[in-house]
Amino acid sequence: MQYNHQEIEKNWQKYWAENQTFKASNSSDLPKYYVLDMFPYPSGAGLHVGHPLGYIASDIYARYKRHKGFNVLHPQGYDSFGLPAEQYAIQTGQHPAKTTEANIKTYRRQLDQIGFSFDWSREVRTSNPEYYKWTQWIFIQLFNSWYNKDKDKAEDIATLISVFEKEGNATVNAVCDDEVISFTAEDWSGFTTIQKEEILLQYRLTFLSDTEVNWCPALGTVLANDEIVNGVSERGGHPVVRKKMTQWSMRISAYAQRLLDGLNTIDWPQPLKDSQTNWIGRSQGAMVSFKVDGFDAKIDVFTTRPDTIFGVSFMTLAPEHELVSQIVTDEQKDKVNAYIEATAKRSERDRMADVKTISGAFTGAYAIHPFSGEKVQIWVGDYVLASYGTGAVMAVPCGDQRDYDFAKHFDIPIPNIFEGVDISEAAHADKEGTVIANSDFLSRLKYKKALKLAIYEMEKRGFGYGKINYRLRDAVFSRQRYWGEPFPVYYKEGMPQMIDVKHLPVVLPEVEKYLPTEDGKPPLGNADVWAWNSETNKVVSNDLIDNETVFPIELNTMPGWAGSSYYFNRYMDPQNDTEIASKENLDYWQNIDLYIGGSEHATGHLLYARFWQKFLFDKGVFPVDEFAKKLINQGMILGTSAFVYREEGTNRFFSKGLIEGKSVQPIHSDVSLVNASDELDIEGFKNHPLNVDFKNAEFILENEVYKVGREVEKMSKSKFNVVNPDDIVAEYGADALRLFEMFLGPLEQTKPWKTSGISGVSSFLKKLWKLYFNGEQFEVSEEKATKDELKTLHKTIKKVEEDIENFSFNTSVSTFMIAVNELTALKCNKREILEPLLVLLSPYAPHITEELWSLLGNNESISTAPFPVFEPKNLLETAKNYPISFNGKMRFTLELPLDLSKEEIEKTVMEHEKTQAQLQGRTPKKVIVVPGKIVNIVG
RNA sequence: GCUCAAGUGGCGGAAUUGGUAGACGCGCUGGAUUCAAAAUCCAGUUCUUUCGGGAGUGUGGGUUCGAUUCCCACCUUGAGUACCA
Repeated sequence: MQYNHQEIEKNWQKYWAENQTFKASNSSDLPKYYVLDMFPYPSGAGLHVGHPLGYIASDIYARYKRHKGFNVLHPQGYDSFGLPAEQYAIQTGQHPAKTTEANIKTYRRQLDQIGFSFDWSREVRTSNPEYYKWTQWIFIQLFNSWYNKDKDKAEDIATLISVFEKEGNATVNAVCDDEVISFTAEDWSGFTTIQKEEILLQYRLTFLSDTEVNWCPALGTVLANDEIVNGVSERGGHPVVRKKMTQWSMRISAYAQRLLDGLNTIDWPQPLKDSQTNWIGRSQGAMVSFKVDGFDAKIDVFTTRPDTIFGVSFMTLAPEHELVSQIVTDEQKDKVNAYIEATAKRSERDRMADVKTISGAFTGAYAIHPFSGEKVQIWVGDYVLASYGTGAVMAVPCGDQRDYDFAKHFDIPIPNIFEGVDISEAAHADKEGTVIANSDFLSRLKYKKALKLAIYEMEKRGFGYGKINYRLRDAVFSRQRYWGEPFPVYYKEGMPQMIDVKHLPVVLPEVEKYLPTEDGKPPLGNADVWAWNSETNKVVSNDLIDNETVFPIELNTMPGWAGSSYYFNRYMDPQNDTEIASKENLDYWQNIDLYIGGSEHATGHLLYARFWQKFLFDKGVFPVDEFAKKLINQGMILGTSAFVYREEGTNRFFSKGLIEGKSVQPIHSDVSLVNASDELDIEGFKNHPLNVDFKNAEFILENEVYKVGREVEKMSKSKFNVVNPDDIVAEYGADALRLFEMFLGPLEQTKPWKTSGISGVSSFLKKLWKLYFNGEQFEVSEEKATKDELKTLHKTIKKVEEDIENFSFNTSVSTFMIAVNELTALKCNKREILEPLLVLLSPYAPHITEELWSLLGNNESISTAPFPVFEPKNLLETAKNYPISFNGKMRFTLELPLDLSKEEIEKTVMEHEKTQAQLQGRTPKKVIVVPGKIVNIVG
């Protein structure tokens, strides 16, 4: 019987669906194991062969863990809110929900035919109201919480209010806005409701504030820092400008240290941890206050080098610094204003592109050095960023290159405070081993001691203190978009009010147009029914707004990362309508054991999700504070583009081997028109719908064929190198696709796709199939297996198990090939070998193994069969084929019994004729014998 | 600039508590089968060679009986990040 993958795969996919084979139970005596893929955004283009790579790896692991006796949770869903559906809606008027639904259908069909063991009963979609009800719920929890630094955790806002009522805010140690006023308990009780709410908003973990945001005029929305690449929007590459807007933000900065510390407790790739560490950007130093001469004002600066404070020869303020306008002298006013105006015009992008140009202006004002009492000039310079630290720096030109360049440029003195260091050419930034000089009480000290003493003195004298600064900014959470979660918020007297959780979800309203309104409001400004009746607790028509009982609802929506920051917890109990997930389910499943996805989410999704997990852990909702124990980044699969070469200005195409010396233009050819030997299907090319211009082209052949050129590039439609998994599955089958994707190379590595290579795994499957058949007849023998057959089986068990545990899937595919080649050579058709072999292979090739498993007479799905146990006795050897090396180079091998002693081995080897031939009469200086491994003769 | 990862045949890649470099597969060459093709099977395939061998894992050093593996310096490629005080 022929191996018919189409029939077999369809049948077993149907069987799994009908029998709910992979449905996970929420309680079991078995140990739990939770394997998860990052859920996809269902884009209109569907899947290409690069997408399933991670899913195949996680599926192999999930199936393996089932064989190993675990209760495995392996769900899948869709991150279904997002910009592409909205853009499509703007262009066509098609409701994003419809587009999304259609795309999900395609995704589901494509995923199903690859044979994943997903528990689809747990599917979630972030755009479903039943799901985003809980996104809104978490938002409300954040709103109702503040961060208590003394306890180092988030607490209910009620605990803060009760402190305010008893003692005001003097004793409160919270993460909050910078400009919080001080008040007593009496003050608090005298505040109006609105005043109280304004103050509380400065403490809440999600809060409304006027923030400078990255505004993208082309997209009509605010972008997060990680949505901007090289100064332009990640999506579309549009310019981005700074703009002040009232926005919801998340106080992720409260968790900066815990996000850093948590990295030590999780098994994530080092590069990913590094980039999170970088992103959080902890730096240790001190805050120092400089008085401004002649003003009742001071400049606070953050420095990582308080030890160099005697090297300060000027101060620099960011152009946006609020003090600038106060302290600037009349003579300098025009210059400074002109400078500020000039920098404001330059976009962030220009400023970044042009780091080399030094610019600035002197304010005419002076600061007083807190230790020496000397006057230092105050400058304005755009190399100081308003958004980092305090927006001001104490400039130490001898120790910082930027300060040095600035000082040189404007002819400001550069005092040297390092002993025996030449600073005539460049600043000296080395800390270790440098001795401080000309620095009063810090002179003659080395970095570490000077640093400590400087901070100690500042604290003693009251103008500075040791501080840790983080680069991590609070995350802007508002988006001016339609296709996202609405906020469960309405506005009363300008203050945000949370809609009670029992009335959730607040469902996205219908709109006529998906663009922002004409007066610049977000798209939800187009909705007619978008007001909250606080008596009936219903969304009602805007006409009814009276600001007494009916109020306007928030017009922004949540960002893309909202729904993806907790979905892995929701899978634990996806249909629960009363809780985000039941306590029992959360306690049982805990967190993800293995998470697989792309590294592009390093400082986005993976950071925000850790933040929400920690917050909900603080609130007692989740039982653990890290959501994924182990994470693997699968590498990207690149396409192998094909090129044809048109002679410049003609319609003649030269084969690859003939282009040298000719002036030719390479043109992408569709990769499906090229065979494994890089030969072009010329008729196919001429008749390709996109090649109408080349219909009558002339092709100059070499050796009677047209050879194309090849180049590895990112898979993309415009490069004609996209390979659709549907085509691969149709031609070679899902099992071959799965094996081949794993066989390409290490999971985490970027690697090119070349469809021609799939014939290797395809013929492997055919060979495997043949082992179970005698001609047309299915036939396995019940005879005892031979020693050689057992050896093949057991070395395969050992290797495959090790490989899966190490996520080295490419090498286990080779192992299977070797096993099948050996068993074919041995003409083995014994059940004792062939039955366990199927279980080993079934995580990789689930369909063919199910089929053969059932032909062997098994009634249950192979997915529940226990993993074969490796027995070392089958690999015991009595002899070893020793490599005999001379000066470290292997020259020949010699089969020797393993029980020989060192001396016996040496004697036998030395007497051997080949040894004598190698030595040509010389006497070796030394003979190294490592029993069981190698013999090396030196000399 | 900084941080990280990686450099092995024509190609994807294998081998690291230091011990036979190139497993497995693609491609290629030759052969069998076929009217022919596909499919299948067999043999060969790092380079070089005077057929005895010799050289060889980005480059140059080092440690070692022995280095793809460890150490130092450099080169190249890729990824992330960037005026962070």
